[in-house]
Amino acid sequence: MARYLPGLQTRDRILESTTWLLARVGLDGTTLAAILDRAKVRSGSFYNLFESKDEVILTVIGEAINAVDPHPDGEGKDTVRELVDAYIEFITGQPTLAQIYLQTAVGGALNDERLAHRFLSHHETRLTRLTDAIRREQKLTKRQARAEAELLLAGLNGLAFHRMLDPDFDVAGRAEELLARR
Amino acid sequence: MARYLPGLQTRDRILESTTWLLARVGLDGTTLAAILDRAKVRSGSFYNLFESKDEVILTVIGEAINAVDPHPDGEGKDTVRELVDAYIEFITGQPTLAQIYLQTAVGGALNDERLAHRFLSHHETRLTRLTDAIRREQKLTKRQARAEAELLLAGLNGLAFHRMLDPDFDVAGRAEELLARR
DNA sequence: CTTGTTTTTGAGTATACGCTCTATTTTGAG
DNA sequence: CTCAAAATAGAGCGTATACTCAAAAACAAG
Repeated sequence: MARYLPGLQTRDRILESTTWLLARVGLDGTTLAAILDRAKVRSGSFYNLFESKDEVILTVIGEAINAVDPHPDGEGKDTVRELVDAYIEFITGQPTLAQIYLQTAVGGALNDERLAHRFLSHHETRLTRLTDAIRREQKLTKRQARAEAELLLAGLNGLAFHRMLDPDFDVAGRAEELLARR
Repeated sequence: MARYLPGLQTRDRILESTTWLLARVGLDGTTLAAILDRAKVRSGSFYNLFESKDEVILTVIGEAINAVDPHPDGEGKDTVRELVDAYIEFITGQPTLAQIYLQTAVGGALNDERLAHRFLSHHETRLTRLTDAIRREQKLTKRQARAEAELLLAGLNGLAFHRMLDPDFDVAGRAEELLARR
């Protein structure tokens, strides 16, 4: 494992390279050779730092999944507004990771057991947080709030989806309308 | 090219096999060997019917894209309800194709120029059809109706997206709420 | 049955991929 | 400065993949 500075720097370059490739050419195009080439690293160094190519990819996707969360530690405190804003910020501010996030969800790498489980549990967490936030602001049954949360989250995901097709799409503006209709 | 019956049947088996694989194991897992195995065909026969592996895949994805449209010929006649119902029917009735559709949109095969263009133009068509339908039912400026259509479509895509994660998700029910809020 | 066409077979080819291994250089604590 | 640990280079390996091709079998019209 990396302990000296050069190793850590190399590790970073590899992660950056992989992130870039995943977003640009997809899982398929993210070959080891491409990663190495872009990171200016030879295979020997790579395998001194990572177990496998899969490990890097899963690491990057894992980061993408986590990046969706505003403040993973603070629970039971966030407002609906905060949660929504955090997600919008993620979509517009980190489009690269957002794309990987969506790709993963839609089947890109859900064949990987570990990742699939991680993704689903993350999704569930997000849903319950949103549900709780809604209940704190409105008097609704748990069931109603949950339905509300699902609808809102679906709307947001749809906006992110639309942005994939049209980079100029006004996600924030549409999200505002989405919130206004609740 | 296929001219006798056996050839046509083989062609169908290959398309079915590819469709199944794309939905189950994704683009990555849809190898030629897997296609051949499932279709009970040897490589020679395959290349007697198709130019390449890519051709089959693009054919299948193309079918998925077309399948989203309710009645591609009838233009300027459909109602918002019809368009929405058709899409919901597509999502719930043909989940296999729906998944491929979403995968394609989110980047699965958008590296392919032809397919990317086809997908975008299809998306645009769908959006303007929905926009027109809205204007026929409500007095809105073109701009407003377009925004309305984008929001509605995003919502529907979000529901489809959610269904990928949770197969039991009540798409139709939530879509109803979506429509009720307009 | 004959004959030209279509379909099928499956061994074989080229290539790209992930990964290993050994030798060499670099690093930094004592 | 010394030296063990860490980092790097890069040739090379095994495998999986998409695809080819020549020959054989199945097909259908006359």
